[in-house]
Amino acid sequence: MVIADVVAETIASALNALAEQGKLGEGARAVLGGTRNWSVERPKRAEHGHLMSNVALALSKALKMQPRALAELLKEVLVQSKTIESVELAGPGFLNFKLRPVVFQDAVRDVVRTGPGFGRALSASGERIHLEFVSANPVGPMNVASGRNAILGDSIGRVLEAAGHRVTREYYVNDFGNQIRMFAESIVALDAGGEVPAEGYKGEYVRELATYLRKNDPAIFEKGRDELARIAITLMIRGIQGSKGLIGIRETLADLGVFHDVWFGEETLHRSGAVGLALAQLERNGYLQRKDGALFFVAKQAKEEKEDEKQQDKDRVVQKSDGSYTYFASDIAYHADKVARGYDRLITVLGADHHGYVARIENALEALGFSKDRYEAILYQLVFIYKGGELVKSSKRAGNFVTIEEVAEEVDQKMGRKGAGTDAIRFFFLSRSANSQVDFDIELATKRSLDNPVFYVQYGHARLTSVLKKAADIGITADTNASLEGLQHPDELAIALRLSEFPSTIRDAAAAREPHKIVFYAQELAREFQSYFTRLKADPILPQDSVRSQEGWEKSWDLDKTRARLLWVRAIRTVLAEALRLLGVSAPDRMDLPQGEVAQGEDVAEANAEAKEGSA
RNA sequence: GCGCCUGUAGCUCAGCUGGAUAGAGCAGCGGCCUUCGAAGCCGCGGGUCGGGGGUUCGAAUCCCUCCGGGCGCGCCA
Repeated sequence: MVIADVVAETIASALNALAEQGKLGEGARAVLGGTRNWSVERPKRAEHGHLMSNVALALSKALKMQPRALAELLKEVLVQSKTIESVELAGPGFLNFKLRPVVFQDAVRDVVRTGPGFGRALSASGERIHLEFVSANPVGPMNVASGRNAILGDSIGRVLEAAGHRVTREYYVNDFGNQIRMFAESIVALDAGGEVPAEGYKGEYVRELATYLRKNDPAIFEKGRDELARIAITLMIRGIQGSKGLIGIRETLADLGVFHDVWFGEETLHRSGAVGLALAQLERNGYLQRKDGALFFVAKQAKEEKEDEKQQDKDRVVQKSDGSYTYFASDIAYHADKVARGYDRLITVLGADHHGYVARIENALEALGFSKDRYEAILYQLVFIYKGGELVKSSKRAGNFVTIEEVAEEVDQKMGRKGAGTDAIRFFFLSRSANSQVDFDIELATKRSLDNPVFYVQYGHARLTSVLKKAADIGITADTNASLEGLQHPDELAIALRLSEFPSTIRDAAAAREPHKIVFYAQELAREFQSYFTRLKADPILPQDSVRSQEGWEKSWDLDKTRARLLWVRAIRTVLAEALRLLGVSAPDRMDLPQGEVAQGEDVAEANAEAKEGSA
């Protein structure tokens, strides 16, 4: 059981006991029966104890008691608890707790016994969630901004699953309409040796695509634009074998550790007649109106609020006067399809520049009979790309954007490890809340990659692993039943408390759809361990070689304490690895120094040697 | 003009479902490697939480207002 919950339950039963004795006044029963409005948390300041509660402050009004008087009553009952060592009354009525080591020891055992599943809610205990993310137009390689969408969506999916939800990840492919037609036109123009039209796509990859098609499927140029577009989009998603510039969106996403369960093509909605059907349904329910030869969607709300200027959304065209459908028509059909699939909740990850789209979709969903309360748009602020401090205008049409794989590859090379780029980008993007705008300097991201905090957290994991490996090497093992009484050091207990906060961290991150809470947790945990580890070198977990070389060292060495600490290390490693997994960042067992970088230790040694030479 | 996001240390950002003396990383300064990994650790300096009002035992957090930044408001995609 989680430590804070242990204390909360102890408080709850203390309250009940006091109520039994009539010490809390008349209406105490009803007050305590209501929803809990108080909490047990880690205090900001360590000298306030392991945990604190605002229970007396929160209940004082309802119980018509002075906060400190109530706190005093509670304290008297609570000090009798087996888990609580001492209670202090502080400030306006806070209760500060010091807990007995056994509470922390039990928490560590809980982690070790549960393993990687620690912190996860029972699977399928939550909602059935449809998560749409990326959905970038497949008319170019993925840029850094779409990368944010991919990484954010993916990690939200991971966190939601850890919190017990069932998640379907989906990519909506815009493979229909004007943009696609323009893409085909651009390919045709380049194939014919001409110029790309003004509104066309100018990137180098378009030329490569044209060359590839001419070489491998020349007949496609005779089959009409739609057929050509279809093939081109397919190639953009699947990639061209052996090509460096066109590895395919699917591959790019996979390299980022991002996967989708469903790739949903817009074109299929038109081909199957779903668009017409969805519009017919809206027409029956009175949501459509013909005006000036075009068909408009009229949200009920807007209609009822008459000429109110603050209406949610204006009327939207679904079918233009020339008979063709707008993208909004596809969107309606797409969401009708989602609704029909029976999800509890629909979540879409969108760039903040698309937020105008949200009200539209909400209105459409209401019109389709799906409550907009069960629809969520996660809006993330834009990514601005800089190169050496200068803003890079990023546009697919102009073909001057920075692709996500360019950046990843550059970091990989710098670090001498495939995957280092993905780790760095994911960690960097996820360490800011979606509401925070991201300035991404490609030069800085690669040049100063050593400063990236991801390596700090990974290093912590590598060190933890290293301790366990060393223990195995010298033949010291600890099974999950070994005594944990050797865990007594305040830092060890503090970290145990941190571990037991992991489940609620996952819950909070999932509820808020905010993976950055996991990032901060991982950093916090890594920091606490690294600090402990470096500071307690004089009191190592394992007997050093110099100790073990002495005859009969086992007699003077406290092996039980070592075993307890090994289990504790295992617990930390388990949680840290799981936190990184939720972020989609690898948890390496060892960190190799990047090429060309010398270990700081050698650096210092060299400097010392030079200094000596200088003085000699 | 209307709507959404945002303003917290020199820089980048947490904290925003109200809690005690507002935090982290980076940058700066000063220390720490014979022993489990120094990509590490310890310490120091650094703040009108954009301004002003209000709500209450208590406000960075909630409400109002003003100022600054980003984005959006097409028979575009």
